[in-house]
Amino acid sequence: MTQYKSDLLRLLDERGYIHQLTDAEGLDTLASEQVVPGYIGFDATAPSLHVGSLVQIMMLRRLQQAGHKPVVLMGGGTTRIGDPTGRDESRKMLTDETIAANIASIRTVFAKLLTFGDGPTDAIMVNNNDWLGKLGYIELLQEVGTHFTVNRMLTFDSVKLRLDREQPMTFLEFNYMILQGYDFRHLNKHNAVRLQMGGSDQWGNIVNGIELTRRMDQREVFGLTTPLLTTADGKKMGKTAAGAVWLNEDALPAWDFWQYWRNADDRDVGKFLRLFTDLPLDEIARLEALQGSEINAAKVVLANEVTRLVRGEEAAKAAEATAATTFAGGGLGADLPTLEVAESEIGIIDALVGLGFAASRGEAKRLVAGGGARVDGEAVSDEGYRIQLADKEIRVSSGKKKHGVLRPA
RNA sequence: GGACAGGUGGCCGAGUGGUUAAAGGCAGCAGACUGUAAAUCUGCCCGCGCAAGCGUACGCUAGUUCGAAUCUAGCCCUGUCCA
Repeated sequence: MTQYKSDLLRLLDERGYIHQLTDAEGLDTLASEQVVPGYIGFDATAPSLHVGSLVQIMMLRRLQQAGHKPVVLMGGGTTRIGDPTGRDESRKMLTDETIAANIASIRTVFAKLLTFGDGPTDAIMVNNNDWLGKLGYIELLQEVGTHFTVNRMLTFDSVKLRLDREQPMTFLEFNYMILQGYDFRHLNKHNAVRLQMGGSDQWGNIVNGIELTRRMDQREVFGLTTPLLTTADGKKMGKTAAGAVWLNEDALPAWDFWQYWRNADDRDVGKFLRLFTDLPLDEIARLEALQGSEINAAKVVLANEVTRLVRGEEAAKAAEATAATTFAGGGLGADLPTLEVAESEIGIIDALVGLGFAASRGEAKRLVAGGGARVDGEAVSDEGYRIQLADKEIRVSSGKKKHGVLRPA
């Protein structure tokens, strides 16, 4: 690997954030000489970002750690269009109120990981609706449209994918890359932003912004992308059967968030520690080197650290404690899902559904029939089984990992 | 506007009148093995019901038929080519 002279690129490089750079030398020089404001764009399609966006958020954190200025761009305007990148289907339209509410909710996570303020290296959050919303159509076509050729736009992966798969792409979405390019140019002009970062799928969009800025203002700006993050078994980060691993507490309980990291694939532990925690590299190297079942200790550290950063110290401690009593001790942890039971007894099927371990009664029955249901550690094979509460808490499990508590009301 | 092709379960994809709640694959859940890992093997995988069974489902709506995902008509949507 190249020997970088700037703290920024050294930091990003050694922790595994760099996939592609538009001009490594130029950026390296710039970052070693001055504070570089850099931005990453985020969608506002949901009230919470998920783990898939955490690499980007952490990269902004690294930017700040290296003495530069993170700019969080919320795509309030572009969300109204829908990024076609990597998608077969057009997005549904969101109302302005929904988008505004989403942005407010997403902001809470950034507040935990970045230091916001007015200082030179304090983070700021901007919303591209502020400038894109004011842009007139003719004005846009005239100013920006002349710098894009359709010939070139058609060669972009985001467009080609749709065409190859014979999926529709609306004109609306086709314009996304233009607006995103315009964002970079705008941020450069008004906030002195010099760098855009993003996932590797954003390379085309980033390059567009760089070229647009050069053509319109003759200013040089830089782009950097992260590797596409997949888990070792080839899945996208942040997706589980139960749905996305959301960063916001109200979208996913801290316990489940902690469990996501605790259950990481062995092969991913080192990579995740580097990307998602602030632990020093030599410490990570030590943890990563653990063999066999000892690697579980590293996974606990990973889960603790990430949960602490994203959800706070308390949440991390509570989750770790719950894991210790639940898995090691066979007891009950405070974080486990709980079902209040008013009666003195409850059927196993109702208990499983009530705890959210089965989506329907039929599913719960199949679980019991398959031998996956346990009450206080004992397998229950009779779907008519009644659990007697008798004033104490009962532990109900689905499989080996999902545990819940029945509590007399 | 015209011609042609197409719209099937979370996804991909078979299925051209009954034996189809719909092959197969992926994803998922559970069991075994383990380390709350991976890989592998096994079972499950629309809803309600103990069950027989009932309900719902193959773009939408009407129809033909004892019977339709399968046939007919109209409509909606998509792609390709033509205007």
